[in-house]
Amino acid sequence: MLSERRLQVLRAIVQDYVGTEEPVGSKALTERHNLGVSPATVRNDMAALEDEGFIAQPHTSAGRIPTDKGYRLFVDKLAGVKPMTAPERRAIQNFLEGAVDLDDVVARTVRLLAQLTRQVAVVQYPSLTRSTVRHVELLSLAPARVMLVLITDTGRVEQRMVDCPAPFGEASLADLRARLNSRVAGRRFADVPRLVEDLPEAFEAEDRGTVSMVLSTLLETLVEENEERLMIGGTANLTRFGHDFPVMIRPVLEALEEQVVLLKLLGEAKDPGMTVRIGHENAHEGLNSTSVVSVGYGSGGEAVAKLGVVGPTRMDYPGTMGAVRAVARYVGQILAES
Amino acid sequence: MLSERRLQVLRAIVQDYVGTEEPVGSKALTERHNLGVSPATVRNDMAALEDEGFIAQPHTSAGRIPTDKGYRLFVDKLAGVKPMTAPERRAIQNFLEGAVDLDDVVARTVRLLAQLTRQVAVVQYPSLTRSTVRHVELLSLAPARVMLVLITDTGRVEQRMVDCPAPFGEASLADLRARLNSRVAGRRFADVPRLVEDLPEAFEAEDRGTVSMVLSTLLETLVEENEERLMIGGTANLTRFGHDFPVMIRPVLEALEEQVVLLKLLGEAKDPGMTVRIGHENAHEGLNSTSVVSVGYGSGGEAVAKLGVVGPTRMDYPGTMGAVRAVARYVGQILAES
DNA sequence: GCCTGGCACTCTGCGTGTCCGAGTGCCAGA
DNA sequence: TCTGGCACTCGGACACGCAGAGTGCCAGGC
Repeated sequence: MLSERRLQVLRAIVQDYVGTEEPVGSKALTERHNLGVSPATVRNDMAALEDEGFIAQPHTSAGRIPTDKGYRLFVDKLAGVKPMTAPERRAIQNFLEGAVDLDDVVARTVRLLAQLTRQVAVVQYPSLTRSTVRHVELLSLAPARVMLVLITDTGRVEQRMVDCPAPFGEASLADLRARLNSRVAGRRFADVPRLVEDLPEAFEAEDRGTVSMVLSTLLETLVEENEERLMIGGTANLTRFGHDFPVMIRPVLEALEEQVVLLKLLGEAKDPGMTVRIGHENAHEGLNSTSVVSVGYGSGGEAVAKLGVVGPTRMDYPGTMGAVRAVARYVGQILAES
Repeated sequence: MLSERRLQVLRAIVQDYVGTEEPVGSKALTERHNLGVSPATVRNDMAALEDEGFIAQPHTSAGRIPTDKGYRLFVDKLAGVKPMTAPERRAIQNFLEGAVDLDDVVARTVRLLAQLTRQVAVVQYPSLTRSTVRHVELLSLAPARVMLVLITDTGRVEQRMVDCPAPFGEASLADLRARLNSRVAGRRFADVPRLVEDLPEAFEAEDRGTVSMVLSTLLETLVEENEERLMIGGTANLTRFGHDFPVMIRPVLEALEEQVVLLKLLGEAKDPGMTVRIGHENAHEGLNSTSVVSVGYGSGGEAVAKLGVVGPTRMDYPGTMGAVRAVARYVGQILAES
């Protein structure tokens, strides 16, 4: 195992490199952090750290820079989460409280997160799966065409068209609407399939086909996680990526345009708490030189969606993690209130 | 006025510069385009063009590059719109026809436009103002809380909460829903205010307040152009901007994040046909080194929204204009069909 | 009057060579 | 185990020179 001092050296290297963006040498290290030892000693430690794969040098006779593995150790063992200051927290809260609807909450969250972390922010819309149904509405647009509108407790609205196998009268529609709502209003999505299972049996044979179709459309809507939307912002911060940035930035921009990739990215983080994926830990290779810090957020105690930031592996992890955590917390509060 | 040959020289300069991204000199010009005159003559013409402000040289003894004014002349007088080839048109049509709903149409359009032009694509959602109402639905969520859902002929759905001044019975709600739809279904948004004007009078005094409030919420929704959404894509194409690109790209990314800026950008183009705004012609200074090609599109003959692309002033105008026009046309068709 | 070829001039970009400094590895000694 | 010293390496900065591309201008020809 690495000695305490070597860990300190690693921490110092990460901190300096994040600050200066330049490979850090032994002399500079001893000057900026009082480690109590000489540069030569630090050099030995560095050699050990390099053997272990925590740091690397771009070329001989340059300083060292942390590897993905080095950042990983830093995040896991050496750095805490830097909490936001009280004024910052108040500012976050004020800013988010100004939101008028769900879209606005998400938009403001993205903006805020991008500004706080000076990185690219990604916020997933509150997911359907954990939410509860507020109301289901059925509209007859044509004799054999019904529009299904689902309203969730988070204020999200989803609509779907249903082409009925047979004409469906207004009376039957009203009946179905009433029965449906009495069963599912206020219930969790997960419980809905069970609750509506036997519903077609209550209708005349001629209407059952349509009822089943409406129900299956509803269930589809409920489980259709693919359709989850998200919002990103702060892409201008990519320009702070580094000097070799033209070549780095392109795959990142491309990845960010693929909602699928981003959803996967957030989805992969299984930990209900905060997750940090560093460099090559990201499955998508366009993001191999970026780190992703993500966390779940939700209106109750439970997470209904995720949010996070994407930035260069050389990022201020404690600060970023602090900001992400704080924003998630306050968004959760806002959602719970509304 | 400039002689015919000088215009030819300008055209040749624009074409070469767009192709090579490098300042173009007199000798190269005569070699690549058979102008029928010697480099020396071209030099004289170039000097004249420079006096008039159509071209400029980055530094002495470099070739010339077109100025914004030069591009303007090129677009107005020297270049046509390059039509898409038949296979390209078929591909566009096929791609757009796969769309399943309005969101998907817009998403596909953005993708397509970005790919065709290899630039940043911006597509505004079909605007409410020109559309017609398909259906208005009212849901009672609580005794004094009504949800208003507006469905347009373009498939767009808008919902609003209405807090009623007094409890509003289901019967009254159904009555209002029926009266409202019989009056406005299938009508243009612009006509709606006139059509519902006297509606409160048909109700009991105790309900009038609520009815008025529902109606005014509806009218608000109709006119609320601010809320117009848009979608952008192809930002990865910004990396093709040029060599000095790190400094150019940042303000562009920033501008693209501001929906307001983009809406203004599209809105400014008053011409119902295609509009090209070159470099400093764009009001927003972050976009001073970009050109914007935009055009209206719509389901009927009339434009309901705009779409366009943003790219470096050094862009292939004829090709870009052709692609933008073709995409707008086919999106219009798709919207008309659905 | 316009076009042309020629000439001198001016830049930029690139390749070479040199030098300096930061940083390293290693070793002997405390 | 830490430290100071020493030789070594390499990249970045700078100067220089050269080639190439481009220009402006001028005198001569059609």
